[in-house]
Amino acid sequence: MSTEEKIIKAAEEVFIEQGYDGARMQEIADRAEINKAMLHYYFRSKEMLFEKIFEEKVKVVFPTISEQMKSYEGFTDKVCFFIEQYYEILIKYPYMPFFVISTINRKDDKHFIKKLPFGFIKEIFFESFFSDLQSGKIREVNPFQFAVSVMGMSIFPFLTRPAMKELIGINDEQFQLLMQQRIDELKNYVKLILTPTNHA
Amino acid sequence: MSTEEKIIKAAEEVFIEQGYDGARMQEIADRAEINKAMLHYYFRSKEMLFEKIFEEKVKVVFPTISEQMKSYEGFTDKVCFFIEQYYEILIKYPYMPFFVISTINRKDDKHFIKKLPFGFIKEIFFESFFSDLQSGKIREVNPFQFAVSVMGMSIFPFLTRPAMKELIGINDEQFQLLMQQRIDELKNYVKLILTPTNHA
DNA sequence: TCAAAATTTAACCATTTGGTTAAATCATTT
DNA sequence: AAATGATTTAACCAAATGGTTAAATTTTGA
Repeated sequence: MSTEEKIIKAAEEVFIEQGYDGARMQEIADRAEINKAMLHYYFRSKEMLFEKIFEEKVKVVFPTISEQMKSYEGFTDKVCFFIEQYYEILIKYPYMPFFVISTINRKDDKHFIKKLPFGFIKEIFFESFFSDLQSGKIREVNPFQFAVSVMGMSIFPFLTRPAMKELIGINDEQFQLLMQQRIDELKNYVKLILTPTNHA
Repeated sequence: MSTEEKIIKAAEEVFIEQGYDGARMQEIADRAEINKAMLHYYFRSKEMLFEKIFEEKVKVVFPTISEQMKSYEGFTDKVCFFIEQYYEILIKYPYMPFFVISTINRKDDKHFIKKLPFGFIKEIFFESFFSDLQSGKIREVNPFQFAVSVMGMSIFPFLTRPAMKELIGINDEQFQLLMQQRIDELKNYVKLILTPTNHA
């Protein structure tokens, strides 16, 4: 493993665990088992190192989904597939939601927000929505509010993971299992919301 | 306004804006227009000052709901009422969700989690659930997953507020309006999920 | 009224922080 | 092998940080 890779791995860990303000350059150096000066040699400053990590992590997490999405025709199927695929990522990187949320909530630094690939959300949640609506395949909901809801239902438990672990007394393994079970539950909710009432 | 009140007000602002690690005692002192030594005179340390703020804020936000809740009989009505009431609070304190989430995600400090009044959630989401389920008034969903979903749908947009403001180009006022509209949308989702299918 | 207690101030302190520098070591090429 | 460039180290630095102290001022109560 090259020095640069060691730094990135250590920086990922520390930034994710401690947040930007909580992270210490010395700790990153220690975990990478290198001299602190090396951090600045490879990535001029703390800010630039963070930027690197953020960009990389976001790139990994977001756009992996939209590829196969296109093979699904109906809006409901698309959303269900999104949940399924997204949970695969979330279960693998359960700390990512908090990392992203706390970054975009950082004061005076709106430029991180602009790095989020939100095109893919539009793609998922607006593409086949209107055609399915017109053809009566789905119920008339507000597509924006619906999108926020699906993302909220999906992501929220990962933001409250420490609390859930503590309060209902579960470990990482059990949490993972709960989230696995959650997939079908959420897909069911989506179907119940979107399936039009039968006016027979 | 007493010195103590001035400190608390300033500390609230700074901790909420900057987070625990980002907050500076000097900035709190400046905003309160007092000497930095006063902070330590009134609240021995940064940690204890934070604790005070956290406790107070949590107390304000959480338990205000459950009072009137009891007057609602059915589970669906209870949940809808919860959403309505909770949004009143959220719209008033839109920064609270991130404040709480980032606190409970702080490493090595699980004791903040224990201060969250989670009894009231059980009260809301489990109380009339089973009786309504048995009498066939609601569909069979997993009550835990459902509770997490309702909270997720409700809270999530407030966690992504900076991103929403930036990405869809709205200001605080417009955000507030969107959230106001969201109430009915969410209540509708809840009804669609919980109302049993008519097997006539 | 006057002493004791509470409050406020300014100067100070030790430690930690992100960052720098210049020398040393290692690798590469000629 | 010598020179060149990349990498690594140790020592260092200025600024910022949370916290302290002792004196000064104000408030209180007997």
